[in-house]
Amino acid sequence: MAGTSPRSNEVRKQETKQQLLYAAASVFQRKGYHKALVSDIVAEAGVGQGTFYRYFADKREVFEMLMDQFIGDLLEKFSEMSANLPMDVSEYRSASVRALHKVAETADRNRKMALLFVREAPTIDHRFSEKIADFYDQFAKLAQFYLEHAIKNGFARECRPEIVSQALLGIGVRVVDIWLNERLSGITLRELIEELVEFAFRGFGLPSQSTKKERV
Amino acid sequence: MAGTSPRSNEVRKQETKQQLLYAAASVFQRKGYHKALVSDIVAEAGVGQGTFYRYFADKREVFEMLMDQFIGDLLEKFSEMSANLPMDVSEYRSASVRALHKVAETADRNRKMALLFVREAPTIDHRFSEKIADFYDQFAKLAQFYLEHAIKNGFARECRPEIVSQALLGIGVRVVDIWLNERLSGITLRELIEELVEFAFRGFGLPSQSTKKERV
Amino acid sequence: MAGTSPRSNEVRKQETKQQLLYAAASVFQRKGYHKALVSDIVAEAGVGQGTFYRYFADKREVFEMLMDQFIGDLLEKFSEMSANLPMDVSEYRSASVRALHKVAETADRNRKMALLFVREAPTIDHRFSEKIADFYDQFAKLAQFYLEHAIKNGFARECRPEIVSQALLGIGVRVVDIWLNERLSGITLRELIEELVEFAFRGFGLPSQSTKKERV
Amino acid sequence: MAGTSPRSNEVRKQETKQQLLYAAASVFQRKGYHKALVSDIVAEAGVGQGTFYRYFADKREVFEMLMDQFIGDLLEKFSEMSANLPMDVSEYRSASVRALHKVAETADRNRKMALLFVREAPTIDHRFSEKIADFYDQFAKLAQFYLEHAIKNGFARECRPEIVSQALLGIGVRVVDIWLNERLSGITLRELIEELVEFAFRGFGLPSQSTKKERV
DNA sequence: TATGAATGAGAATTCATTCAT
DNA sequence: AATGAATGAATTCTCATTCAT
Repeated sequence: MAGTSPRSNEVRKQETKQQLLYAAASVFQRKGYHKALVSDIVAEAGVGQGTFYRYFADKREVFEMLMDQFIGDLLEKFSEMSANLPMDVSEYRSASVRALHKVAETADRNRKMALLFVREAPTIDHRFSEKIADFYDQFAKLAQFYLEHAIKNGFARECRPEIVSQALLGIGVRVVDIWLNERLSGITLRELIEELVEFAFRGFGLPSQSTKKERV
Repeated sequence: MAGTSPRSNEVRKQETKQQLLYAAASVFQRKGYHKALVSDIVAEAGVGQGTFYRYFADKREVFEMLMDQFIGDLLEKFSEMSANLPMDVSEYRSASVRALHKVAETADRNRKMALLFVREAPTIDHRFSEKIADFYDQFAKLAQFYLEHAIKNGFARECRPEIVSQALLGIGVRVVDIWLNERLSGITLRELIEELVEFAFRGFGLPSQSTKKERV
Repeated sequence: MAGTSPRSNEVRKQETKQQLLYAAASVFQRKGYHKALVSDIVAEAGVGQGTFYRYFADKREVFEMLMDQFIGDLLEKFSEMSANLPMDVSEYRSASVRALHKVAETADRNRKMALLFVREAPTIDHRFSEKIADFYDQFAKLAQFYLEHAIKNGFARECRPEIVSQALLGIGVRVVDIWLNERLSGITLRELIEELVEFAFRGFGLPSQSTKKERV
Repeated sequence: MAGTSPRSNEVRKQETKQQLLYAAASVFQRKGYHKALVSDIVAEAGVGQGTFYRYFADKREVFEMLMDQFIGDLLEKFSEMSANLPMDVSEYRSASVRALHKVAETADRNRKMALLFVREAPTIDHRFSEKIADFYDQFAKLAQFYLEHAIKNGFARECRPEIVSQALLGIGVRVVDIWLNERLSGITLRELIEELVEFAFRGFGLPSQSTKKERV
């Protein structure tokens, strides 16, 4: 009857879709993927049950959209780091500290979303576990790129960057995990990061003693 | 006097329960917790639907039993390590290598079970995610214990063991992950471990250069 | 603006619910509560299995709704009797006859429902047996109220109304029972009621003879 | 091996059957017929699941045996009353009081069994509801027999005994019901029975006033 | 286009009954 | 004869998806 302009119609559709995405994110965070019901999502979005299926094929698809969006945002945030590379050891070090702070802050800001994807995605199907693995790989690649740059410029010792970068990723993942789950009480984020960067540069061995088996 | 010999009955029961546990493990590995059906499990075990419920209250319970068993076995394997502690740096180093080999082998042997628990457990309910977190904590504690021993005996530099042990755990988890998922092609387990132990002892920084902290 | 007219939707819902209630009543009457299946009810209502659960939590709840409705209707029918109380003995007598007729007619019209509730309810759970007991109590209270009125106005002899009213209720229940089960052949309802009212007023003893109590 | 004599074998069988009957009675009383499980019964009897089926075809049969036994015992108790009939009004009255006491005591002693059968039997199947109806009829017949005797001998006024006896049965049933369910607080059994016998003989009407419609 | 009532396939669970020992 | 482990038919209940309005 009331002929709404085609433009505002398009706008409204996008709004509805956004509402559904927000609602889905909220429900997934609260109940987890497997226990989340389509009826929960539409209730939270304040739209009808059928409306959901105008925008998404099923629960899986809405989860995938959220995840793609989240991963895209995250990687974008870190891609800029490749732009200006550190020029000496101390720059390298402070860049590392900054990077970890950034990861922690980002994780903190998207706390529940991060946990959601890291936890739930691998249990949905193979496609999603691949996606998460790819996501980790991208970070590993980024770390490897930095490490190679450092070695080439003499800021880091000779090592196998494809392995050490995985170790660095492992440290990063673990830190985010304990940070998000608040399992390390009495330690500030600053302390945590300082200590970890120290560890990454020096290990825990004694600096004077050579520890390389072959050398001994 | 009357009835079946109680012994053979008890044996039969244990056999049936084992069949069900094996079948459940197999189905969980194949389909994941959420898609696994009780009917899949009984079909695989070759017993009737009702038999399942003589032994387990529901799918959740059989998963929990498998998980408890698995975690118990695993921790037992590593608890013996606390018995004879390394006496010098080289012993410490080779003990680390041996430990990682052991982890990798154990993980390899129980490949799918490990993946299953680490992946699925956190998505079932709070109880399970606590269980997994505790499991990680136990390993972190073990690492911390070793590290403290090393510091006290002068094999390792002064550091905050509660943080560094988490980093070591992160490295371990990551290694197991990529090893199980075969995402690091062209590298032998031996190489991987050697490189990681080297990294843990020395970091990736240049040995001659002192680190920021000490400069300040 | 958008969507189905809310009115017609509401109407449709009420219709579906009524269909289910009718079907449930019919199935309960035919098979009894314990043998009635939800699948019987939906089959009789001509709706899908899931539809049942949109309106009722389970079989128990639909039974309770039917019972509450029935008891409510019944008590309402008799509550009006309290309005104009009889002014003399003959009015009192004819009011009693009318009341019994009303009970019998109501029971007759709702024959199977009455039997259903009186029979099945006490065997479902404590809540239902309480409900039936309360229902009886309400009728006993009504009888007691009348009896006290009669005593106060000199239409009835001095007696303990809380006991005699229970006796009257017992007579009423028994009459309904045999009437519904057609166990008293060759007797009209009119005869039955006349005789019972006569009995209630006079007992079966000889009018001239005084009773034991008064002799002593 | 140990050749027990065939006699003691027979005895043991009877003992087992009795244990099962006792257990069944106990379980039925506690949970009601419909919620009672065969597994409850065998657990309470302390015998194996299969043993139940050596003695009874199913749950229904064990219930029927208990019920037949109970009704048989009960009717036997009252059948002796037919032997010496009262010779005058006062004997008749005291016999009535004694009879009601007997009913109340018997009901009290077999409290739960009585409730069980009266409640559950009508909801099992037609056969059982017939049985309960017959049981009531037998009591009605007994009452009618007494009443006819009283009329013939001039202890009671002319009336239709087949109707009045049903009223008396109704009073009896109601009394047992409220007595068993303790819904009449502050009244002793003696008072209750005195009042009811008084009511049965005199009704609640005024003795002087004639209440018979036809007479007015 | 949006709605939400209706659907029914599918999953969990129970428990009377059987039968090998 | 007694046992109790095993059975699976039968039932309840859930929830993603459809579709008439």
